[in-house]
Amino acid sequence: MKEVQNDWPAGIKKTRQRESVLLVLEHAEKPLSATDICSEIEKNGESAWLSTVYRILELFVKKGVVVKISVLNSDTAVYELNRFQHKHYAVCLSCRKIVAMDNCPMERFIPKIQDADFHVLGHNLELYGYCGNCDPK
Amino acid sequence: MKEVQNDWPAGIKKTRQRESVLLVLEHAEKPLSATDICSEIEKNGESAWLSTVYRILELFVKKGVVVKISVLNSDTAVYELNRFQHKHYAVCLSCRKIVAMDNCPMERFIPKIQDADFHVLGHNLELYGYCGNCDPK
DNA sequence: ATTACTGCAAAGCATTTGCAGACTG
DNA sequence: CAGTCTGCAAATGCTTTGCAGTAAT
Repeated sequence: MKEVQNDWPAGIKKTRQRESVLLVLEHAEKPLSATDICSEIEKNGESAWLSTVYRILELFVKKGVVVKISVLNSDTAVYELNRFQHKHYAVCLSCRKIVAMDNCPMERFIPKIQDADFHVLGHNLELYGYCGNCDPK
Repeated sequence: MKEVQNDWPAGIKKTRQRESVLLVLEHAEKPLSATDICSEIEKNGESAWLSTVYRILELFVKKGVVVKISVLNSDTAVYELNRFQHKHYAVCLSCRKIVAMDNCPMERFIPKIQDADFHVLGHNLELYGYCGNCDPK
């Protein structure tokens, strides 16, 4: 079992459950829901109550360690490690897979969007369509 | 009381509750939640059960009469009449006001985003920041 | 030892569903 | 009249909260 002893995020008390959550997120290959994270923790032979996982995620988000992603037309939030890149996601309409898009087409546009009535601080762009497996064409 | 007798959307059976919902949306100056719509209906001296409003909204969305908007970090969906314009919304971080942005900076970019692994059909862009009233600067 | 964290149970909230009676065309 | 729609109640699913015991520094 891999460890997360090193590079533990500053300002966060280390507990067994928090280590479990971080470990799962470090090895996740896609954003996970709180429930997913719970299951993964159990697969690793550990345990953490769902409400605890929510509390840990909330803390991690506040500390900037984790990013919370809300997908349109889904009532389940997913989380992933904050890799400090500006990212956007594409959601497959068929299998609901979430694909990260590394480059942001908005970046150079934001200045133009500034409006007398609204001070834009950030944005969230979500694409939808079909992933390679599901594309009907 | 204003009427919605004229231009009733095709293919939708007219009922008292559906007229109430449409009337409210026609006079709304911002996107409304199902609960908001219920309250407005009551203010108009009519009534409609919340679950009925949800069913009506679902129908209207399916028929293209209404657009459903999900805002990040809010667990409440809001609805507005489909005015057949491509729109994006800016959400105020302070007062949660939703401001519509009429022009879409993405339009000419979508073709470039197409990816071998993902066939993009549409997008949803949400801006956040502060509205005129709340901007701390 | 003190303070923060977790397990657990229960509550909250938006939304959905089942069903019988009411309404529409 | 036949089929659809609505009121109502209850369920659902995600997320949050309260509290008492447990663990971390």
